[in-house]
Amino acid sequence: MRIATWNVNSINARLDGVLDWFREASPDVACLQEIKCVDEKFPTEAFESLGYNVAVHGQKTYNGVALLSKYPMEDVRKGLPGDETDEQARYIEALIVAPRPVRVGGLYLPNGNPIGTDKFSYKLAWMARLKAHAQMLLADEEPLVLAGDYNVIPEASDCYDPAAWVGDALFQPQSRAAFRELQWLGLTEAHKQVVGKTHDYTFWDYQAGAWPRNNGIRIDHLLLSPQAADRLKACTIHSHVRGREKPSDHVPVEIDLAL
DNA sequence: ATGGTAGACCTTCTA
Repeated sequence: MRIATWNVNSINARLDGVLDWFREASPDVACLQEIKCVDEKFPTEAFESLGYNVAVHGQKTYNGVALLSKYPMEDVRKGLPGDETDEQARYIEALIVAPRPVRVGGLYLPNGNPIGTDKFSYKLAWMARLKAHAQMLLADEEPLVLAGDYNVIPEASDCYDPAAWVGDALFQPQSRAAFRELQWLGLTEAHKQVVGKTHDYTFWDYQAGAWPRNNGIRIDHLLLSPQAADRLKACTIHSHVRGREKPSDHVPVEIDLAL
């Protein structure tokens, strides 16, 4: 079973290119982030015609996440637990009812810039809530995949120029420590299992020729419970998509789990 | 060299 994550940076501005990739790659499950629209404006029919079931947790102008699945989805949860006052649409989860069911959480973790502001505090608080939720889900001891735009550069080798990111929320020691805390719970970062791969990126800024210079960072991740990690066969970054017409600044990342 | 690009949307915010 192949599960993908992709920050599309507006689903409606990007629809043709996104559908092209879905026709080519045909993932079984996909988590989309930054759809930047309310539920009613999501192009549900376009994905249904490709054979997907659709669950959307949208928001006007900013954020917004969606889950697409060729298998039925049950137990759909919208919004990250732990703060009833949080109105930002950044989390959606469902049980994918495949022959061997997998629970998939799609997330768009707050950017957190600039540091020293309430935006950075919100990022860290959101990560603490994600940790608590992951801990609760892991207690089930079932296959679980938490996939999305984590807005965290885990290691210096996950960016082209570490020095350029030292003051950025994505590379702060606190952000990276909170990302490691998720892994200490027992979650395995899929890309790290791909032997010998460093300096692989999932995001290239639109500015300053970042893509032609390969000035990228790796911030889109898939974290797996032991029951999912045991079945991990591959983790693939679809970098070539960044070079297409009207691209997102992120590219799809896809894992393959043994059936 | 403190720029540059992109999307949503009303003028600036977020990334």
